[in-house]
Amino acid sequence: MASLKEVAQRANVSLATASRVLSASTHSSARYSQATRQAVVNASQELGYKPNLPARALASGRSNIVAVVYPRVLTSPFSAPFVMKLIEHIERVCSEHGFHVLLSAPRIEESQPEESYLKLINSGYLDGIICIDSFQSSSLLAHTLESGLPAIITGTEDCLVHIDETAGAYELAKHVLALGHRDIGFIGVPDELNHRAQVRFEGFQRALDEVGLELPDLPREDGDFSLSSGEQAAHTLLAHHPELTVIMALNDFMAVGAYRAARNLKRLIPDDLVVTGYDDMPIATELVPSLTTVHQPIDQLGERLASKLIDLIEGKEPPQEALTTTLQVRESTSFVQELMPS
Amino acid sequence: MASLKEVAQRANVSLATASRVLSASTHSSARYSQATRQAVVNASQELGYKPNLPARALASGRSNIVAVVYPRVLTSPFSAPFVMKLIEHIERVCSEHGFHVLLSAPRIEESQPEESYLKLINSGYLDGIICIDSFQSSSLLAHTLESGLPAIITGTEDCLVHIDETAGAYELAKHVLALGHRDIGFIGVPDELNHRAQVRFEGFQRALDEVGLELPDLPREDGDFSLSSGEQAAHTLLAHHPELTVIMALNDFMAVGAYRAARNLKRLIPDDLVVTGYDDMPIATELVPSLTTVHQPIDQLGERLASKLIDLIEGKEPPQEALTTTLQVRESTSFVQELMPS
DNA sequence: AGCATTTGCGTAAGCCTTTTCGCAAACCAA
DNA sequence: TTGGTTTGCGAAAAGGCTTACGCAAATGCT
Repeated sequence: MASLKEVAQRANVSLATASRVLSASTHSSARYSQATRQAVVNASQELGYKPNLPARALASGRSNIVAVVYPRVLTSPFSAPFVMKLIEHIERVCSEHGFHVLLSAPRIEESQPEESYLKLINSGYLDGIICIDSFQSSSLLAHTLESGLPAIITGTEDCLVHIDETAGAYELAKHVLALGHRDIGFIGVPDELNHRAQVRFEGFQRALDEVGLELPDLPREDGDFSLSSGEQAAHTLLAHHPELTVIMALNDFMAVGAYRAARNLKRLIPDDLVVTGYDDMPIATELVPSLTTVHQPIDQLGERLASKLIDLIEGKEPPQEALTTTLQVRESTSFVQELMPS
Repeated sequence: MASLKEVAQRANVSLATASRVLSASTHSSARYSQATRQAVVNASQELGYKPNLPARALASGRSNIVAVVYPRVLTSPFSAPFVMKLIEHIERVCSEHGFHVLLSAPRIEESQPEESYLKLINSGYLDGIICIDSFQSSSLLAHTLESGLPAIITGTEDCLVHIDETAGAYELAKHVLALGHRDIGFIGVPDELNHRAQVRFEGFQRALDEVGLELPDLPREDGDFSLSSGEQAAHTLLAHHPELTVIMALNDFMAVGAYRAARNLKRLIPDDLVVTGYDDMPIATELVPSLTTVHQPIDQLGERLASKLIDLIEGKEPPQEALTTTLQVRESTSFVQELMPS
């Protein structure tokens, strides 16, 4: 690879000048004539010069790499579609701003992120971090913040960008209540497992308040976000509370589990049992019946996370922001089910 | 951050020795006594020393970063579950070997990968590249290989690791034929769009050979892997060829599209119409009826890609390898459909 | 004991940039 | 003209690490 030195020689300028031209540094010392500029640019193109990024990082202290981090707490297949979309948009925005994206999925050992992660965040390789963490693995956050790097977290409330999931849950529950249902069972996850669980239930409670119901009085079973756990939970719920006319699951996967349980118990959705999910995963529309759920603006979230991180890196102070969900009413809560051909 | 120099001072050794101890270089010059070793290790721990990776990369020429590249030809939501799983496993294996994973989704402009990608691969940031490309964007491959970096491609036949999709398609078609079906329609994608299309159809042809049928004689409509394109294609197929008893779609999404079309046309699956997919995406089991498809060993693929790349980086010459698919027979090709509760 | 080898470690060169500092020339105002 | 400012550029110091080279001491061999 041609080095900057060779470019400088070919253009008959000093190393410093070549650097100034090619790094397009908006710095105070970035002064050069148009003629020099052309000479350097030509030389650079003729030689096919590509800057050596490690050298640049070493000298400038900036690597143009940001890391996207999500802890490998579960093998978490459930979060995959969510995370992937997020990353897709983060990568897009970052690359548009000249940043590369490094992926890291640190394991947490004895409530400490593994050593290699600690090395990474102090390695000088990173200009910033986007931490996707709804698992309250505070140790991760603590270490990440401690590194002093610009970091942006998502997954909890008090972060620079978050999705207002409470509002989404509120609307969803309100929709169900408006249909006249009062015998509602919930499929959740242990509160301490996931922050999302708490905020969604808050939304449910808010809607229940309006009709004088209390969440703790209603039946609830917990799963772990997986389909099978949802099926299990739904079975338990319906066994103990056959009077239930609604099952609200904390995510779509568990809702699909509830579909299975319902089929098994010969309860037709939505006639005999209404089911709702959360997340609006791509196949939610393809289920039979299609699933009423809450759509999350993942694309927006990814974009905002990236652009706010870049702001942070550039020394700006981006304001806090909340994104809003949209309720998706589909067949699983409607009384007019599209008939299967008989 | 404490630098190596400080560690060396604290341990009363030279910079060189400290480096030798801490970089655990298996190099010939890596000679030191156990006593020195301890001193250095202690000093390093006391100071919380983390090596500066850009500096190391600059000096050694190795960055410990590998890139996972997939061209952004379509926004390709369809490939997301596939790619995500792949990346998950690649990241795992890489991080176990001390490599970081950088993600790059270069756009292709005028059949050239965008400039920033070319910069990246010549930047010194990368020790190797895993290129996921079933789109024949040969320009990407050409440039990637030209960089001289260890690179490993997947998506076409002649690469170090690939999935034997032909065999999978063969088994699938054989299964359908064994059920007695001869009126088969196909939902494909334009051959030139995607290499996978070709190899899968080869498998179909091989099975058809055995019963004296020719693929070109059978009806075929092309989509673009998306659900809606599959629905469209199935509609066309069934309109022109109402005698069809089977629709074989080239992937699961288009198969789900065929489900939709069937429902619309009041053809019950599998009684009135058999449908097959390919890929075995997670919800294939959850559809009603569940979808007969071909499972791809994505996990294995990810692992192999990563470990072969690392071999390559370390100067070994990993052998070529093919992974095998498994046929998943489910309700959509079975005559005993689980009944919906009525 | 004498020689050859190995072991353990330090010196210093180098990796390729960025960036501070400073100088000369060119410009400006009075 | 003179003094001050701006412009354009070069010399050289960093930045933190690896590694080739070389030397002394320890070891092995006969």
